[in-house]
Amino acid sequence: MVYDFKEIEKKWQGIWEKENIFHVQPDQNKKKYYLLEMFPYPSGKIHMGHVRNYTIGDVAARFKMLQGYMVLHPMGFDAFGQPAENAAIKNNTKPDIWTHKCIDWMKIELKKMGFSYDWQREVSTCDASYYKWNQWIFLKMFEKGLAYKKASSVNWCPSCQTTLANEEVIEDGCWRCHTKVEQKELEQWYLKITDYKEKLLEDLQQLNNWPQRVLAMQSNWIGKSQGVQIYFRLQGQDKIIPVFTTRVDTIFGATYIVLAPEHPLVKEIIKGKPQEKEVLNFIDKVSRESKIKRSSSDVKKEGVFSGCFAVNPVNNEEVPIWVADYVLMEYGTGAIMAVPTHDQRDFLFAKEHGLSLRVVIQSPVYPEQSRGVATMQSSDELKEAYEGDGIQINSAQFNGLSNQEAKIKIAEWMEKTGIGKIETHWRLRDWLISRQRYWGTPIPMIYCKKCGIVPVSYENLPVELPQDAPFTGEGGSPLGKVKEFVEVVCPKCKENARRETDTMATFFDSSWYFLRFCSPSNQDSCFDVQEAKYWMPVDQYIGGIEHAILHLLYSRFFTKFFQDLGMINFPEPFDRLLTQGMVLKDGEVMSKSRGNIVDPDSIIKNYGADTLRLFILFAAPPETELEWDDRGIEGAFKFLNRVWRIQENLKEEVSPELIRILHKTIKKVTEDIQEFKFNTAIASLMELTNAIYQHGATKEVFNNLVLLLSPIVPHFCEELWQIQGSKQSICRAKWPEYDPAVLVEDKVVIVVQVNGKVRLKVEVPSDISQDSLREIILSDEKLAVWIQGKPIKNFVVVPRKLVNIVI
RNA sequence: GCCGAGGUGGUGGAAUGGCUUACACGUCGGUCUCAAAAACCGAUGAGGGUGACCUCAUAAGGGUUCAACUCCCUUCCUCGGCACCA
Repeated sequence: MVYDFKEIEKKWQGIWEKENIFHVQPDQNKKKYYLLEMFPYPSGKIHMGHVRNYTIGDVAARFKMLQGYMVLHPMGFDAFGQPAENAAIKNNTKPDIWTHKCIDWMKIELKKMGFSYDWQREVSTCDASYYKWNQWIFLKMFEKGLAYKKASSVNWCPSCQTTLANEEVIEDGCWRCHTKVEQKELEQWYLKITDYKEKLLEDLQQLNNWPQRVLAMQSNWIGKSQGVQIYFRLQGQDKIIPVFTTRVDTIFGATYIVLAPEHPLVKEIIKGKPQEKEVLNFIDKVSRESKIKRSSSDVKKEGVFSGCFAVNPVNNEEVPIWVADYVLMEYGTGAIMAVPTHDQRDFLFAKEHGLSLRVVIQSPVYPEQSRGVATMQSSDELKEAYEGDGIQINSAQFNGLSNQEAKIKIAEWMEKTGIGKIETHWRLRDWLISRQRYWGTPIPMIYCKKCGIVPVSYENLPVELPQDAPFTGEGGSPLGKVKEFVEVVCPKCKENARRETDTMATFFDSSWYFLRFCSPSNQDSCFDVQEAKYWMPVDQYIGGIEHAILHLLYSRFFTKFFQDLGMINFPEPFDRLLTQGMVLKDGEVMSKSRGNIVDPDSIIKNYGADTLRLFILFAAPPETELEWDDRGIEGAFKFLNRVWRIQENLKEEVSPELIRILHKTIKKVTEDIQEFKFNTAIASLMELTNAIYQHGATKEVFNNLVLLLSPIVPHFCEELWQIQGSKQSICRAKWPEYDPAVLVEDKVVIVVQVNGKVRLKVEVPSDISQDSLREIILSDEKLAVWIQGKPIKNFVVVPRKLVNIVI
């Protein structure tokens, strides 16, 4: 006999919805818990990734609910974006209609999983009531100088026909379609995220409950590097060539400098020199090489002498200027000082072209300990550059200092004497948010011939998307073709003007939705300050690792901006972060192109949502990858049926042993769910079930098992809860507590080791004294074989656990 | 190259200084049945022994410790981020 999951799941989903059981309002007398899962793009169907993400969150939310917290657990849709436009063209419909249909389908699927969302708080970013506030935030940023328009070379995806942010370019390709990204000269809107770079980096330190790898990725992305800009003078001329270095301690070993082929000074300084032609040929050659080829590290560095010299400002030495492909215009100043003794790239280049070397840092260790890197006085002995720490030599007044110390001293000295400047370089660039698409938030700006760029006034928001834009899929933004949208009067001079036709990147929408959930239908502000004060920050955020940089960085930026506006009083939006692993099939990520997708819907049909939830939590810990296994589903289903059958054989009396196991299970499950160790929580519930089969259970024990299982398989447990006579939803029950007194056992098994090897197990009273324990053990006949009368050197006792006899 | 995560049975995975392999899958055996399925009970790291048992095993090697999957050092491998970043 199999329990009727179809009926049961339908029934309870109906009751939850009818009784509005997951709706919450702030209650100052109760502790709050804001649990958020990354909201989905409404593709219309949920996939296993969603199932995993949302099941993890749902268990945590239901658990906290049973513990008596006010749990905010909202859901919404990240509904703007390109797929809707593509679908509109393909199916001859409108993005608006198509998206809303997808949202409806998706909601049905989410509800079938039994997730405990407060659907009254649902938001969709494509609704004007939401994106109005995108526009409001944008105008605020414009007001504060954080939104600006600038012409520059931007990343352009020729397939998507739109610009991309730096964060959206992955290995030279578009993050969405992988098409090779081109560079295009365009005037675009940017957000000055770089104004927050220090805080964005620094505050990573307070995110103690974020995974290390996410912190590392964010830190890498922001990319702070501290160093000194040093001014080399061009020999015989008034020109200055600034170079950037993080190793200013090696400045006395700089024996040449190198300019990137694209460096604007190159063509200037070679004019009339005998080397001019050769250098121009070289520049031309490099320019035709692809960026990828040029940046691959195994390609030999190439370069030519420019015929010019520069003066090293620390010792007035003349050094030759080279032009080489291993220096990039995009980083630093596009020029470097080369120190072949202490930089491997410079070393290889210098050896290749016969340039001179000078050691300025001496390894402090003995040669045999330094893995073949000799303590070097002479540069001739060097087989490779020494990039480690050591003592300064050949460095004038800095000789004898450790290089770390010298780094600071030299930098300070340079700044004082004006030959250099302490500088910090950042990898992070401003965020390009203009997109040449229709299905996004219109950027609320107006171009007037007279007044220039004029913001739409706040009271005229939202600037709504016109319903009937033409979709051809080519040639610029569809909004540009809608006359009624484009033509507008200038808010300042009332003359004819044009609207901005670009829309915002969708990452803008998702950078603050967690705040909107606090007061989703607020009409006066993007969020109610008091409500946000109660609910925020998000206590637990759950989502995919693919958002480790983009979404999380942008959200942190927005939060800091709102803090500066005085609307909130915390710097970080997400207290704890969990990045769940991917769902694999046959060792590969489930994807349409691989054709290895398992549709959650078919599993729900055949086994029910509870079985799917149980399997996906049991198969692996949340952070690791999960290998899909049809047999595992079968096993999860078997377990539920096994629990179901317990109710047929309930007893009046129960053994003390089972009571002890029950309390142990309560302890373990409570601790494990707290730490998101669902797989071991389920394992211990299985052990309890096995014990019930052995000992038999009373109604009370069974009810506890059901309660402990209820966050994981809620429909199943609601039904059993009701069958056992409860009148209220199990969601309104109280999470069980264990009694520490029950856990105390009067007898314990002590493992006895001889020289660290297990030789014996003895059962003794748990409060036995060490002396009598020793007596019992040493009088054991079996143990005598191992001790063989040898003298006992040590007798280690771990109370209630283990004894180790050292002979 | 730098940074981060990891490497445990046939498989997914437990154990974060104290009995390695919890729980589950798979496999094998038993009960029930005319039979099968389901269900229930049991066995299951490798090697050796008739047997009680013994030896070995947590990527490899070394160290610390009475005791190491766990801590330290060296090396290898897998995954992820950044990168001719000066």
